[in-house]
Amino acid sequence: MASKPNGVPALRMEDVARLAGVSVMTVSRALRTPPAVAASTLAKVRAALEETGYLPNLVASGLASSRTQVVAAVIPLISQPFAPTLQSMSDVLRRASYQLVLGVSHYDPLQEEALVRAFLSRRVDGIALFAGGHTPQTIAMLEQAGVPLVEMWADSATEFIVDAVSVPQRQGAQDVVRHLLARGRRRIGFIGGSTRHNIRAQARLGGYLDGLAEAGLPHDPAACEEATHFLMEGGAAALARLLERRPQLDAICVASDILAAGVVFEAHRRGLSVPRDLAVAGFDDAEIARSMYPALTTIDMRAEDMGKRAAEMLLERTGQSSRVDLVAMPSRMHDLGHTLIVREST
Amino acid sequence: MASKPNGVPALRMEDVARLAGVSVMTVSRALRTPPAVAASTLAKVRAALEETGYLPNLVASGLASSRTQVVAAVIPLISQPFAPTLQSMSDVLRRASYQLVLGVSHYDPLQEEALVRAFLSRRVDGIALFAGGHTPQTIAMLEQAGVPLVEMWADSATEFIVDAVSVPQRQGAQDVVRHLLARGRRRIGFIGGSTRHNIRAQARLGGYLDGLAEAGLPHDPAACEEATHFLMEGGAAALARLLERRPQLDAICVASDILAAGVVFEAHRRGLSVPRDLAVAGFDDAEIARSMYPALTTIDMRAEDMGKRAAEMLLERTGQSSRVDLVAMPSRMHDLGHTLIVREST
DNA sequence: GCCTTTCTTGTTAACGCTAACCTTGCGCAG
DNA sequence: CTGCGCAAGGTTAGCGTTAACAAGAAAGGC
Repeated sequence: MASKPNGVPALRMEDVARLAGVSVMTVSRALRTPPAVAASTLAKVRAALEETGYLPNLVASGLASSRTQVVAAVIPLISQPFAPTLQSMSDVLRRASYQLVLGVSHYDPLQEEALVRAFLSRRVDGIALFAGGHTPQTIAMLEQAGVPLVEMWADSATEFIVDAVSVPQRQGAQDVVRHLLARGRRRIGFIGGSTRHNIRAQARLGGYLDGLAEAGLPHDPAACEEATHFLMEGGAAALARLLERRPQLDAICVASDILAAGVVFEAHRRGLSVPRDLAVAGFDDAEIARSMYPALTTIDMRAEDMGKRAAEMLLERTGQSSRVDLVAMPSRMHDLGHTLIVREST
Repeated sequence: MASKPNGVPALRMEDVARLAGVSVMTVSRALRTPPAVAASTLAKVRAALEETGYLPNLVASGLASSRTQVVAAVIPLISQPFAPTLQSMSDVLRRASYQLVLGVSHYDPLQEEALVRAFLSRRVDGIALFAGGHTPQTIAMLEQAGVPLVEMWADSATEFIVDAVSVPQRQGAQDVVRHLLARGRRRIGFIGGSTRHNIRAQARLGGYLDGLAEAGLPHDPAACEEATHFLMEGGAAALARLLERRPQLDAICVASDILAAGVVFEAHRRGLSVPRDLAVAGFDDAEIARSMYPALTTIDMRAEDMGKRAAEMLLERTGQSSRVDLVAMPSRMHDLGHTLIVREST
């Protein structure tokens, strides 16, 4: 115990303090609040730190200060549209000397619950969740823990727990449909993810229906397909099923760029030209959307801003004196807007 | 302190113990080693845990036991070829009740060093790195900490620190060249990532050269390009530069599927047919390789097995009594092999 | 030159848990 | 009926840091 696996005890502050000829507390201050230490003392301590190669024990620090300097994010999937969000979150947090840790829920509310439980047990200083699909237990735990919380990737109309960063998912899908109509397409199909436990998928389907209704077009349930998973293959398979039922479709509104890429590949495989025979539009402006050929028309969901704002909102809640009454604080929804990006695929 | 932000003190084991009418230690045992507690006592404790909704404080636990039950992985990039590795690592670790945390180094040895320092400060129980490109400080810290360590994605011939999981990167690239030669291609170009700080890129370039040499073909430096970054766009731009110098190339060996996808897109954009005009082979068997059209010929690098074995090797080192002499333990290299997967793109 | 403030450092007591040891009580062999 | 062993639970003493307070030295006002 208190020793490294090979038996040599790990360095403690006490060792540094002895070498520098000061007390342990002074070393602690030199590390955390250097201005509170006299310049000459600081120099001695820094020399001792250098000489020993001391690494502070943040476990002990976390216990003593009851702040771990860790923020957790639970994402549904480790995949493209979320990477920029996480990157910008991580950057903002690191600047405030917090570390971001990740959990992947696979769109499963029970896995999310398990992850939240694990993170709360580790006493993280904040949690970012993707909006929607939380179990009652998850919400109860979060409330009991009173930890700063933010939901990301919400629809503007979503219920949220405390804070949320959103883009209007539903309106984005409607914009895509409007665009396809403006391009003269009338037989527009839809491919989305499973709407089960996924409010983003639900909102996007809703926006598609809104778009059709606005144009006075009937809703044909057989022109809608759910992909079984959020991979390109899922999109390809969904298109195959869709074309079997409705071979005359001239456009597809797809609820994710990854799926949309699969749709385009499947169309090519069948000898259909995109966009001539089939227009395809995606969602999220993931990397592949601008890189592939033909480049995908899509909706920019401000993935980076989402992570940045989410991190900032968390820091606002943690930054204050640690005795703020979270419950009394008003919930806030920060809406980031969205943009249709027209490219070659439509 | 010791209170949630809204002022209500967090539950402690003591609260549970009082409710169950037992000592704190008994609650601890009920949670960690249930067989050591009598059935009737266990029931009382579990009822109290249920009633209070107690979440153990793993920070305190970590300090007291000097085991955090956390393993860290530093990856160069949050991108496709690594996702399955991380997923399988995470699965293996979770089963042993360890949690995986992630750091992204962006192929920068200094960022890797900062991440390793942060993880060691948090006293993780093990670290997985991607092979190669470590600063001397990184290695010194790891040695001083004596923490279980494994390198992944090594080449068979790589130097490694303690344990490593590898696939023969160099031989894989050579196999690709052999395959292209067997298909009758003779003007074979190469597109890789930056070889700076990336031993995988170096090994793959080496394998390409081996393949040419074996066939008695000359090495034409102008037929090799480095992508500026590991995104599809990077591959596309690299092909554009390459074709400007060597328009007659009939095959490209690409050091990553992501880059290869960009190469294929760029070829299409220029009206070249793949594989008729240009054969393209990738590396890693990432998701896009099998999903795109044309599907990519590539090398399966056993990404999943890599994560699984890496996690197992770490657990073997941590699992033992915590006083094993790491330095005395022999280094181990576990080679997983590789397979050429021939698809439509060649 | 005395008293008050400010700056700098030290001392003490947690933080919430677990390792290691200790006590109790019961069953059972001799 | 004595004593031994073992199961079950309790007690004690940290783990390595930081919060809170205390104390001494330096600086400044009058």
